[in-house]
Amino acid sequence: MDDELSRAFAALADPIRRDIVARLTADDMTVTEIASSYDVSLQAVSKHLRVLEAAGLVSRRRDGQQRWAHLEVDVFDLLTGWIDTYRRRAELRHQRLDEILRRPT
Amino acid sequence: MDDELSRAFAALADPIRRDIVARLTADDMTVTEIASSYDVSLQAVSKHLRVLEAAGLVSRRRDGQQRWAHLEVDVFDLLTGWIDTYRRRAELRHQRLDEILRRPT
DNA sequence: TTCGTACTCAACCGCAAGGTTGAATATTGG
DNA sequence: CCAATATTCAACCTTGCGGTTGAGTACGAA
Repeated sequence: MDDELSRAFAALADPIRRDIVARLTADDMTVTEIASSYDVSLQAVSKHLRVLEAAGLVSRRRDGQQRWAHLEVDVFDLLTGWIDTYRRRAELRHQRLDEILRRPT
Repeated sequence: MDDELSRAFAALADPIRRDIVARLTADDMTVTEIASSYDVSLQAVSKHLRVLEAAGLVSRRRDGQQRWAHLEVDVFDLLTGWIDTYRRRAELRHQRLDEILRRPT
């Protein structure tokens, strides 16, 4: 768990963090606002936000006492990029396999 | 870490498991074959394969002494499905925001 | 049946993750 | 300045993960 890709996948492996990401698609939110949705402490949510920030999924901005969390969608491209690369390779392999099987002997 | 989505994200958070998935796009492989690529014990690789199987990313078939691992690409759709849903929402939000900002006052 | 090969099971270890509570640190309002 | 609000820091606990080693199982070859 060192590279950006690992951090991104790991960040989204937690249901609460995925839900936070989902909510942030609607609007930027403060820590307290986010925490009101879950049955965990404010500090736990604060930790989740740090994990999301370290993964590049969230950026944060201070405004007075409040810290607004903002979704950064670029990391989504990193994830889908990795997935699509290997999905494509798997599909190519199957195409080649079909070719061989259909080749008249 | 209970649902399929969490298991899939968590499975891909580990670099060795991602590399195993990458190799399986080329061909089905046995445990020993896979283990030869990494500096960990055969048992550790066996565990990684169980995690990948539990996540639905890999299926396994016994053939004599050997157990072949086979990549299952459907889980990729589950992942990209989730990601694309929320990327789309985030983009829609930005479109609406742009509309408002461009609206003459 | 016996031996080697391929793999899994089981017990253990170190460490990090996700949670808690309590104290500390801004920042704003009165 | 003082008090309340918003958030983080720090210490701690429990659980799960990724790794190990050693023993057990299952199959094939001779």
